[in-house]
Amino acid sequence: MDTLPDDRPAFHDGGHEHQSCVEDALARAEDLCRRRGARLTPLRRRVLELVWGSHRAVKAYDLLAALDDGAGAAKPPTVYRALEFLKEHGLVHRIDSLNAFVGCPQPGEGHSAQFLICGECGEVSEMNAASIDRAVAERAAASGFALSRIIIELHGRCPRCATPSRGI
Amino acid sequence: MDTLPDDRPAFHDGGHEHQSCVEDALARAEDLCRRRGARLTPLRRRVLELVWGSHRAVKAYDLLAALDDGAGAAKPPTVYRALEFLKEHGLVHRIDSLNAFVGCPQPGEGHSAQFLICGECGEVSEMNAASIDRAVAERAAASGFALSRIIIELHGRCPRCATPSRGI
DNA sequence: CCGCCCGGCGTTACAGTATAGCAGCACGCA
DNA sequence: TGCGTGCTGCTATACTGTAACGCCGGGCGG
Repeated sequence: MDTLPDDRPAFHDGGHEHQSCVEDALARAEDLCRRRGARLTPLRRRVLELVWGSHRAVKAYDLLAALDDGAGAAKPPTVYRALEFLKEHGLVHRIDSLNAFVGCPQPGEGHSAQFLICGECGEVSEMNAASIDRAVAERAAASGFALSRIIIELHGRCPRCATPSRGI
Repeated sequence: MDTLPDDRPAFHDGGHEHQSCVEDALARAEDLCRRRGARLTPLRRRVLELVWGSHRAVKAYDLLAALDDGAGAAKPPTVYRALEFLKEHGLVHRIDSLNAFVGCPQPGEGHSAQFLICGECGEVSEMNAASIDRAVAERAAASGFALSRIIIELHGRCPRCATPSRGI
């Protein structure tokens, strides 16, 4: 068994240039879909863009409301279908403990994913800790359990929210 | 850091004497509530018994239907309140990825819990692998993340379902 | 004993999450 | 041209969960 190094989860400071996060994510998505022959339609692209509107997990019905361009309100299946497509291609993840969705910063790779969810600011950060996956796979195998999907969602406070800010 | 041993998850064979699982669980619950001064009312006891009706995760609305004794149908808040009480006392766990509830075999201890969920037979088994918790806590700490709750839900096939039975 | 409080339960009503199933439309292709 | 396929839109409905109010019974101080 090779020992992959663990990735570092990236939390973002309040002042980071978020527009570039969005643009990069969309560019990665365009690229991945082109390579796979999948169709990143305007609707799907828009939903992905909305999911990337923040580093927090976004609820489907909030997307629905955001899609509503003033005229006809979008209907649930519209957004759920777009999310389904994005999930299938690893462009977004669903956070089960929040019933919400978050953009995947490294789409396309069969990566392990553990989510760090800040209960204060709501930011969700994806880790890729191979060491955790190994520990899990090892224990599952020891029980004779044939593992197919690993859900790890960690709630707590992100570094910025956990550290009392100067001034308090 | 002391190195706790990992527990073994217990899967049950089809023919096990389930009635004793239920009775044991209820006895543990009675005992725990007595020690804590918490009130295991008839309703709460009945909900716990229903949750323990199988080793699968049970949906709130299925409990609701099961509570319906023919006369007046039970209403959602009834069962959700009972589940809330049982969760608070660690007598049941909620499986977020299933929107369902499962009885806890070791209530009362601040244990780590990882759930092995069989997609075939539906059985849910709780592991208590301290090694996994340690790996998770370590990585969270390395990221400066203040961990408060660890959700680990593993989907796959239980040993019985993963092993092709004689006869096929 | 009486009155009060409080926890548990019941009810109504509603909010939030998700899917089934069918119709129309655009596009590529035989 | 005609057809199939994939995307989108719609209606309708199912499923999951909570807010808010009121009743009731039991404990407890007066």
